[in-house]
Amino acid sequence: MNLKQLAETLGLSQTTVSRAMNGYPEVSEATRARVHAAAARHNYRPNTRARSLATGRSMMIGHVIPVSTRHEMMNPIFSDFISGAGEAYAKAGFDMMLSIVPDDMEDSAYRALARRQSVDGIVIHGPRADDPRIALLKEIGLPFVVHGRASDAPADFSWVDVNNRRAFARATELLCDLGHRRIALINGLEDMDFARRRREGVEMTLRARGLEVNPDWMSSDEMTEHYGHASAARMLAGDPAPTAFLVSSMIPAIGVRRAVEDAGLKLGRDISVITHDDALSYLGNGGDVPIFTATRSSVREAGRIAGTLLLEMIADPGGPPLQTLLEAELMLGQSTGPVPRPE
Amino acid sequence: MNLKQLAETLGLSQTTVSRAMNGYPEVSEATRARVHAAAARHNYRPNTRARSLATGRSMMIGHVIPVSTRHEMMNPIFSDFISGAGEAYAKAGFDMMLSIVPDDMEDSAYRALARRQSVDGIVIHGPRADDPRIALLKEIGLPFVVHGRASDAPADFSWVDVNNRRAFARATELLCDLGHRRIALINGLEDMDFARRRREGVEMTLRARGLEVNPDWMSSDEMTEHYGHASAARMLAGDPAPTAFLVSSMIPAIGVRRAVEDAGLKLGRDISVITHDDALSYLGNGGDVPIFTATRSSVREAGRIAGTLLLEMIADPGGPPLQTLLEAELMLGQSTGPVPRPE
DNA sequence: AAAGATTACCAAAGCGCTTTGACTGGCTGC
DNA sequence: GCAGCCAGTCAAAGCGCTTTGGTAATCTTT
Repeated sequence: MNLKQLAETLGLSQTTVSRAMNGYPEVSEATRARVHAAAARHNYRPNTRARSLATGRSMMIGHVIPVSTRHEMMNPIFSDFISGAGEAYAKAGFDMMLSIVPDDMEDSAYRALARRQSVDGIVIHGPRADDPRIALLKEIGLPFVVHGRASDAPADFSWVDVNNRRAFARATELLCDLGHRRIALINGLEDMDFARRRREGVEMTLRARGLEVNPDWMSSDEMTEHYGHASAARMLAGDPAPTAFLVSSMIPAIGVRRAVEDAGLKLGRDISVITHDDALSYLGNGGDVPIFTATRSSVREAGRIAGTLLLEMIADPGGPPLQTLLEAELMLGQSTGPVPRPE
Repeated sequence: MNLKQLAETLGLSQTTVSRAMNGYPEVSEATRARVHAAAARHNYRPNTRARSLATGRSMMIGHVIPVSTRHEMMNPIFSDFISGAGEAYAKAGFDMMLSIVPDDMEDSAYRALARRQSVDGIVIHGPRADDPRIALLKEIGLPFVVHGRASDAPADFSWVDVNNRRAFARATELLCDLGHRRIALINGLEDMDFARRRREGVEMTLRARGLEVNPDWMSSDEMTEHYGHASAARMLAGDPAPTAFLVSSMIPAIGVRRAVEDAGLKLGRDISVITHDDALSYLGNGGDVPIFTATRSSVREAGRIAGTLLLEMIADPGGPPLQTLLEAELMLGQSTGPVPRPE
């Protein structure tokens, strides 16, 4: 059943039926009620393709997820982010399109997305510090918001990010206050913007406390459980070994925990760990006393905000860039304690 | 730049340009080359909306992810599955649309999806044993493939699934062979089809070995780390306590491991654990000797297959249902060993 | 050399919707 | 009692593409 048929059934014109469905005022309430009733009875829904061809708006948001051709790794925070953003879209009647783009052909992928006009706006995931996509999208002129920032990118743009530098500075301060002086950082890939900011937060604080930054204790890679385990194990085998770890995400933190236990040490007593916790639904680090002391910021909430900002930008195309900086909470858990043998 | 303008630029008709772009034979090679060159120069891409309105095919696959209104939990396997399916779609020029649907309004969501004709086919995630969505989709007549099965669903339909019963039967046999007689199952939600099959595999094997099924050792819930920890801790505190755990996924298995260590026991020596491993990219359970002994089946591969099957069904609408049953490998790791004090 | 077949192109219809501009009939105001 | 004004409706154009059903021009065939 399409609009034409529905109109015929009702003995009305397509115009009137369309206006009745879309809430225009120039249709009598009696007619509107009749139309709605008939639409419900015949289970009529306007064809999205036809509608968006006519209106010029696709009512769809694109999410472009870069996947490294080397690692084929999907960021586990992605599903929670999407679910937050999806909430915002659903409320506004928007759909969500997913593009998984190998990171060696992003340029053409974004251009194509814009040219084919399949989306009204896009969300950028996993920005690198010097991310070329931002300039590209500015040039293309498609509304976009970035989950994270790109410190070295030239232009002003819209983003939602956690205050990573501050969060990791605070975490480092806590460790210092507990007497730790040998502090390691198990970070994400260095070219990612969030990883760089976290390192800066750590290094800044260490220096402020008169501590040296030991390059052997700074590692950086794709955030897998295996990576967390391997680098913590390597560092713990060193002499001297760090007494505390800052970890960029729960997943590698779980690996760190395993390495600590493999070494016969106890978390929170012999070794302290602070991780960043994205509040993923399946990795709940809550309870009365969380397992890990953590800098915490809900990635689902970030998704919700990013979606909302993007919709605002689409509704008001002339507006300024919109930016939201989320502060992470520092939650005390079981994985931190005073340094065992203060020096 | 649209087709009309491109055609004018070239001094050709829209027809010819369209045919040239779409590889129809009735256009001379010289003209085709000219058209392609001009298209590249002007960065022309056909408007997807207009194209699909004209062809009647949306070139888009919908993924519908049910999210429980109570738990708001996103299944972490989802991102890897999507990435596999996305590969299949990309090769065929299809896009992917995501709908996150609260589980109390699925019916209308699927109907709307079909009515609005925004997708050519859909993938169903997280089927329950008696899942009403299958009958619904049969009725709607939209091609679909299910990730998993629905044992109690009436009709024949397309699916991709792991042989869960067999995998968990084999895992149980291994534990029995190692001398374990007190075996616990930490399962997913009981109404999920996969969870039911896994339980059946376990119970079947226990009975065949003359062992009783102890209801205190069968738990079932959303598969979070916290859940794994809590239920293992509870069971380990019992007397007698189980000597081995079968766990439905890596995430709760990590929680189980934590509970084992909290109890001062050692994995693989005091307590054996076998988990199901979906081969998620960030949870790699590989290496020379995997951490966990596991039934292993790549969910990304399942996604790839599901996507491919669905595309086949769309290309050949009259065809029979397509089904793929994947066998899980049983990989020996560090988390299993002979029962400590055989009875 | 006439007839048929083939090649290379084109005009126009149509996909299902929104939106513009026009048109009624009943109502107001003077 | 007539111009003017709404409120409510409609016909038709247009969104950008594909596809049907052509038509000329060229090439074969007999």
